[in-house]
Amino acid sequence: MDALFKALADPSRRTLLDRLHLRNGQTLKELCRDAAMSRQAVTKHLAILKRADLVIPLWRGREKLHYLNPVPLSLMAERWMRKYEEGRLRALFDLKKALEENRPRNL
Amino acid sequence: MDALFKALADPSRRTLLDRLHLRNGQTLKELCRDAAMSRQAVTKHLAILKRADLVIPLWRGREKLHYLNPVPLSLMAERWMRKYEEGRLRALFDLKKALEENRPRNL
DNA sequence: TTGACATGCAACCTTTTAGTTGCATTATAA
DNA sequence: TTATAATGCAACTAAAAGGTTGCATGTCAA
Repeated sequence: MDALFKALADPSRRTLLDRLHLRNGQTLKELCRDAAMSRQAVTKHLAILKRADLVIPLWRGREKLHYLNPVPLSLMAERWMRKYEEGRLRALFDLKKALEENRPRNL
Repeated sequence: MDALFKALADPSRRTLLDRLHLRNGQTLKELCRDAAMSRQAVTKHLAILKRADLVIPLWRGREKLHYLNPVPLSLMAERWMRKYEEGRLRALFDLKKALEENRPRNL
């Protein structure tokens, strides 16, 4: 789970995910075409996305096609975010009550 | 949105969120009690969580109570993850098809 | 078979991040 | 009003992250 959060922390990597979401199965070359950084930088980002299991590479001859794997994001939503979603109204109520009760000196 | 992903990237900060989820409105001192790091380290983490709007501090006298703000996580689920959720089956299908079509040399 | 193309690997640099220690500030309680 | 308790601020260190350049490897196509 940590690898997943770490992978999502970088905007370049989120952009790579977006590109694959627009067109799945792209090669490294294609992903580099408008990436504003060197091929090796993209390679490293893809390696981090792969470690987080967000991207699955498939070799086809001398090309490496990169496919999006949506499963980790689903698991994150289910297992991690759901917990906070359930306590959502409660948290907002706590905050509201604290604001009213003690007239704190500021935010 | 970037501040949010960055804030969630660190396990210590996710632990702090968990603690606040268990008991909302804790002081810095309380959050330090079993944090395995110095008070200043916790302070910095809380500052980053505040920048991401995940935690809202309220002064009560010389104590600073920290409250969870569930809104950013909801927005993240709605605006960011939903996009990938919609393409989920499609992505899995792309991957399956690519696996069958070309008999790639490995994963 | 050989040249070119797509990718991998490794060393290196710079910036950011996570953490520390030390001192300053503010508010409550005696 | 003054000592103490809770927190803030600043400088510093070590490690990790993001990026680069150069060279090696493997595969297709002529």
